[in-house]
Amino acid sequence: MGNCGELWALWEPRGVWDMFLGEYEYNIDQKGRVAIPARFRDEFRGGLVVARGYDRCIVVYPLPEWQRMADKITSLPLTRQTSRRLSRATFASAYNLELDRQGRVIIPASLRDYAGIRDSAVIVGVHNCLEIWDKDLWAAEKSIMTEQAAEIAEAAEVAL
Amino acid sequence: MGNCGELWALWEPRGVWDMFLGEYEYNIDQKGRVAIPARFRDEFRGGLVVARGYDRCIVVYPLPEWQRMADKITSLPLTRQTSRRLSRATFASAYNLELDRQGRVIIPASLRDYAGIRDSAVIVGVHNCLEIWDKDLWAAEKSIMTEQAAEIAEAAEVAL
DNA sequence: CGTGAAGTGGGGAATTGTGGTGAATTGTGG
DNA sequence: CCACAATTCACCACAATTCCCCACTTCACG
Repeated sequence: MGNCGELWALWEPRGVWDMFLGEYEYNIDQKGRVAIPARFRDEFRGGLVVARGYDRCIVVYPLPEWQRMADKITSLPLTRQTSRRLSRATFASAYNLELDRQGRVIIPASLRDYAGIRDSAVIVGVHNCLEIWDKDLWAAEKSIMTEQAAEIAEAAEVAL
Repeated sequence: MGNCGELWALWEPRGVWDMFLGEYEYNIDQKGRVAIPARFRDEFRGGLVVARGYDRCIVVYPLPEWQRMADKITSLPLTRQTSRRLSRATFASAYNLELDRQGRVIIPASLRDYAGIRDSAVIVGVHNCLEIWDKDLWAAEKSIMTEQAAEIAEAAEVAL
């Protein structure tokens, strides 16, 4: 999605307790429903937003987190075409959803298609949001990460 | 100490509570539980984070330590794919856990698989975190260290 | 030995994952 | 504008898993 400004800068650091962590596998039923990991459901009680991720996955934000991003994007100058395109790409692909009583959401078909998700998905915690991946695509992404994690970390000058 | 021998912790000076030192062997039961060495449990009361290590092991951090690393990573721009990958590799492999009343944690299956851990593990103190190794892999790693300690130190360009 | 702490295993209760059924809602054609 | 089919929604039910607590055994130390 090209270079879309300093969106990251507005994300306030999350505490360890409400950080999204881990990797969880779920089935998707014929209705397109997928369960959100039980330990995260409270964060999404008041609503959530799903949207296209920059990579081939679906991102899931709690409402407050999404609001912050939205505010940042709407504050960009609409005179620039890149701003307008970013705005479209962000909002047009996004859906405001709610958990059902079992803690599931219905993922819109367009997003499922984009992410290549059929009947089995992996939900991944990435600090301040969740990502939903097709099982195979996630395996591929993960193997890339495994190979390159050390180099990437070194390049980013971050030490674990 | 029975079959949970304390192998290397001979020189550990009392009163150095903020440093993890030593090498301890534990069994892992069918539920994937492993005991944290009793002397370190206080550091982990109130939570801990386990994650994939860069080598074939699991790393265990107290919350404050983990928070510091998370902050470094979230300060990177998510507009870059390498940053997103590092973020994923870090957070997706991590789990926020708590000790049960016996001082054990349940290691998620994905991490056990990654580290090749089945029914017996070695817990190693590495200054500001613990590492959990499969017994055999740890033996191999240790023999490498034993043989090449001098070269390794030199390659790391550290003067002791 | 007696006592306490640590390592290990197990069992019952609560939670979670998952599929389904009937009511409400939407869209479409007459 | 109405009727009817198709879809969506909200809730129910059950199997499987996970969680939490208790119990036993071994070892260290008086």
